[in-house]
Amino acid sequence: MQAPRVVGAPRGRAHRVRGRRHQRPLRVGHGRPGVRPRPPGRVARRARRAVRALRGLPPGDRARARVAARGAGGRVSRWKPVGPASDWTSMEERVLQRWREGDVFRTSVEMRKGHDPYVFYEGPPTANGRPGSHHVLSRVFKDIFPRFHTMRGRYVERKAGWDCHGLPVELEVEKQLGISGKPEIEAYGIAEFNAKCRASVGEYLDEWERLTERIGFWVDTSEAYRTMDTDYVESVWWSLATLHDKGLVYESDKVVPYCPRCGTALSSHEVAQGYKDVTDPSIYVKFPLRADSVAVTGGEASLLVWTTTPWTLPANQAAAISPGTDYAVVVDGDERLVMAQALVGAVMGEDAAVERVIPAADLAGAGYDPPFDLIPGRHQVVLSDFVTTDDGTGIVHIAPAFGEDDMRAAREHGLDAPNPVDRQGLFTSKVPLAEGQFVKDADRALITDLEARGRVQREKPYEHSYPHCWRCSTPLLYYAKPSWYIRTTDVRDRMLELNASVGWHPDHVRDGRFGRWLEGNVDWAISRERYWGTPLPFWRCDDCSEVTAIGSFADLRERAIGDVPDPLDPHRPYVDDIDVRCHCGGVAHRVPEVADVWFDSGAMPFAQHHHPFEGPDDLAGRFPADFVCEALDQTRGWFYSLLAEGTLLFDESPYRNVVCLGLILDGDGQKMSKSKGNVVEPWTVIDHAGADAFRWYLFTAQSPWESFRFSLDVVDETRRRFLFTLWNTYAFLVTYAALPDGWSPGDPAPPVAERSEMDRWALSRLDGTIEQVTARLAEYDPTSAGRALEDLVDDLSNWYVRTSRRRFWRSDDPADTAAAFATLHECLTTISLLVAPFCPFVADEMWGNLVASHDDTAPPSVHLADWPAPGARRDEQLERAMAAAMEATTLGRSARKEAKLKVRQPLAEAVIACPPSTARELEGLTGIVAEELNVRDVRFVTDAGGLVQVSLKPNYRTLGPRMGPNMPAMADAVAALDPTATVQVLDAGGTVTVSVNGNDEVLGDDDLLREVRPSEGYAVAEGGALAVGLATEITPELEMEGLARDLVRAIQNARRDADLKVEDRIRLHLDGSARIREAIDAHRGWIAGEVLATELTVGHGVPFTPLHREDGEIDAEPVAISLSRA
RNA sequence: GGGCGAUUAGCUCAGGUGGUUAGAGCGCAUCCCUGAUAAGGAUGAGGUCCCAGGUUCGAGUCCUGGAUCGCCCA
Repeated sequence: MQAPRVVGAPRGRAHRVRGRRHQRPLRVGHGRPGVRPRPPGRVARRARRAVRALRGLPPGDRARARVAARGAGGRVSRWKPVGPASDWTSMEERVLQRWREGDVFRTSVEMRKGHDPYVFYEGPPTANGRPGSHHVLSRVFKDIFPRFHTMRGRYVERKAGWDCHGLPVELEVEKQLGISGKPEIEAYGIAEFNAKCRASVGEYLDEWERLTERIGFWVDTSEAYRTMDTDYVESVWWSLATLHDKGLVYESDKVVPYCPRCGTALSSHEVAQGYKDVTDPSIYVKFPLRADSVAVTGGEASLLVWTTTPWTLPANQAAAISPGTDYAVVVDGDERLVMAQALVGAVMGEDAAVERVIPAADLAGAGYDPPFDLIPGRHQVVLSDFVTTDDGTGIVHIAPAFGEDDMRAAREHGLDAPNPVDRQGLFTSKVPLAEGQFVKDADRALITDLEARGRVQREKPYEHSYPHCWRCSTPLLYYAKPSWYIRTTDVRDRMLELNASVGWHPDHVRDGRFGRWLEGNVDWAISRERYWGTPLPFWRCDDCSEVTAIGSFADLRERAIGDVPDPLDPHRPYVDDIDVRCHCGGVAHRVPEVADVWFDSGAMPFAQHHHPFEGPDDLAGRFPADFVCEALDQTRGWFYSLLAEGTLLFDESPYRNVVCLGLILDGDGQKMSKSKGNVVEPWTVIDHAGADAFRWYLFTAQSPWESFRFSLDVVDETRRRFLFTLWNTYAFLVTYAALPDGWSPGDPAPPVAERSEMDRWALSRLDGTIEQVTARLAEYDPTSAGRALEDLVDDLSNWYVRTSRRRFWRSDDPADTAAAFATLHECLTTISLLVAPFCPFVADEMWGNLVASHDDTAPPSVHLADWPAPGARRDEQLERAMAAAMEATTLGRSARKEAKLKVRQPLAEAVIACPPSTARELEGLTGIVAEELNVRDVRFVTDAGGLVQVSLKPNYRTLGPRMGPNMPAMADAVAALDPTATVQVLDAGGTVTVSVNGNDEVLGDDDLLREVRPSEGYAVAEGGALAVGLATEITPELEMEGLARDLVRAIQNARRDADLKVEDRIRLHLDGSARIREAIDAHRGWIAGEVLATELTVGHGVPFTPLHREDGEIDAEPVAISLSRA
């Protein structure tokens, strides 16, 4: 960072900070699993160390630093020069370094110990892949609220967590090892395989932690929970055993979505993630009815059955029809086909000939020839409720092994559930023509065979969305197999009840997406026939089949037959080798399954603290969470598993507030994906724009749950608009405060009540913004909070600083200068506090330079400071008036533009036409307006006289409700009023009466809105309740003043070209045309003052040796400028 | 097929409880400033508020239906 040209800048100190950088290579936030709790004294020591590190000084150096910083004026300046905003990322890295050295995060948490806890749960990511931009999104939202509440005095523990188990990890290892599928894993060895999984979990941990730190996500990674840790697994066992002992766990043969590649069933929320649009062959198959049904159908006929899964046809056991529905016999060439009468048109065409109609009941029991005569079965028509006439033919082929409805129908009708498909999804020898083929691949061969036998009426490709494995994309099969279930349906109503009190953001998730999902809750299938997961703690007895659930390792040791290794790795295959003594005396073996990983993550509220093994109060102040936050897709994932486990185990929702986040899309609104190559890597954004800009964009771009159209450009724009504006304002203050006759915090300044309107307005806006930001953040709405801050910073920069600039260097009124400094300093200091949860880097940088370095008693970091409270400086009338002044200025500029009168040319007066009340409010602000518009005088016209034209409009807001349908007539009556006369009556406090549809209506001042505008002779612009007119005549005097202004501008340019410092005094010599010299004579004193000339001479011959000389033109007349340092 | 959400300027987005002339940033055009200067600012052009009905004195806002897009589910 380059030091600007500022006298008295404490350069030496900045260098010292830099010099210390690598002395203490602390790695806050790196995995140190063995760290023990610290003795209490260390907190205080750490705080002291933090102070030293943040001030950038060992204590003994302070005095020397002060001496070094002594400016020309002999005062102590502790200001650090502010570099250009373009050095943003290096600024962030220096702040990061200070945090590390000062252990600021830990200090910020521990200094609030004993205060009201604010509980945050980290939803654990899996660290076996690189973190992407969407992870930055969730991590910064997880950061902002804990920071906010910490500053508000809450004790906010933030324990990081990592999801370690599950298929994603296994898949990664399979890829690594070049193997695929369960047989190969088992051949490789479960112990070795799981060891690889364990190692793979942490593969990208470094990168995750590096990114986490760099984006300023404060979370304690040193004592992160990991779902594979022994303690964690033990807590999960406790929960599963508890549920088992409550009778909420059962095993059942159910048709489940099953991934043949992964060899495991998937839970409904996993299935939910894998729907894809695919085109499958769909066929209309003929099931010829047997001779015994000729009486019903009136001759030979076939059932017409529609299926999109031809591969299930070999397992056909029955054909189901809808009870109470009429079926039709339709002639199709030389064949007769049976289908639901309602569907004949859709299937066969509108002109199909219906030969006969048969009630469903008459058709029931009819026998037919199965599509493949490979597997024995009943092959009869059965009635079943689930059959509809929405699509297909109204006749459904039943393969009980492959469908939930099929299985239910099979149970009702006592059918078998033969399954000719093995666990890998391959046909067994029961289906010779497709033996060894994957079922989906066998469709073609099966259809060909059916066609050869004349069984296919028609084939058409069918596009539909079909579930696929969310990890490996294999199409799922619905498959009957034994699985372990948790009876969540028992607590469904309770979950709904608890959900109703959760603060969802956006709130429609509560009753919409999530609520409706809960209403349709089904029991949770928690078993997975896999390897790397929490082993189900269930042991089944060889003799009595009873299941024993083990809820702790102590329990396991007690009941184990033989020795249990110490330490125990509670994973497969080690726990598989341990047998347990059953109550009946028999030997029990562990069931082979592991738990759904969603059960792991849903257990984190208690498992991260090793509940209940750490004592009776191990969850005190840690359950439930005040706040969790994840992407919207977690409604059926983590949000559900948390709620289900919380309800089942504690009868409480584990979270009080949820913030849902949207998808990150690319700049064109496309999903980011590696294959499209449109992924924006987080490091690209950070290296280019910095973490603050990244964060600010994510917080303020739009509602968090909307999709983000994300690109480097939008972050950059955000940065320019907000962060650079803030930085420039901050740099402005520091630059002038650090001047020799500048200012320091604590210097005496007039009390607020005695400061100018401008100051009081800025502080009023500040108070209003404090209120707003606080309220919005408390309601989990960083977007509105951030926008309020943007408005404030914009007002400060583009109105306050813009109009107050010269107060900061003019020394003719020291009290006013001090007031300006004090006001801007207060604003920026408070903004650094308000911005701290959003953009922690710039906030801390500002705080350090604005507060900490001047006040040894202040917190050394903004993140150790308290959240600001408004200071009763709100003045809404002043804010209204200032808004009107801004409006008047805008209108005046517009009028100037229209009249082609440049701002540098002074004009005699501006006339503001407005209602009297506005004029009264604006009165104190005319100086500002006059200066902005460069007019000598600002005058108000409110009377309806020669200068002003008034028009009246009805106030719909007051008159509308009163008049109702008579409102149009009222509008006409108002239009018919004489505006001038009416306004005179109203201004005298009177009322006017108009007749509307025969009724007299009394109108007061509030009922009529005035529009006033100056008439004749002015350049006018109007808008809202104001109109501004400018006197357009340029007198010779004004012309001279305009020339003088031009001269000053030219001299300032010359100063710059001569490389002078802003505060350098000069000797100045001017020469030019007679008109120019006239202007100089008329404004000599003013010009000299403006350009800091101690000496001003005019004419031929420069009386000193010029340092710099410039010839130019003003208004097409020559001018020569010579100057040197005084 | 069902649920939820979205649709406002060329682009990205704001627009409590219905109320006078619908806003901002970017981009564009025309300029200004030169003591925030490797910055800053102004003015202007640009909108059938997705469509069609309805409620109302009055609809971007409320209701009904539809279209398109996204997410989720069958």
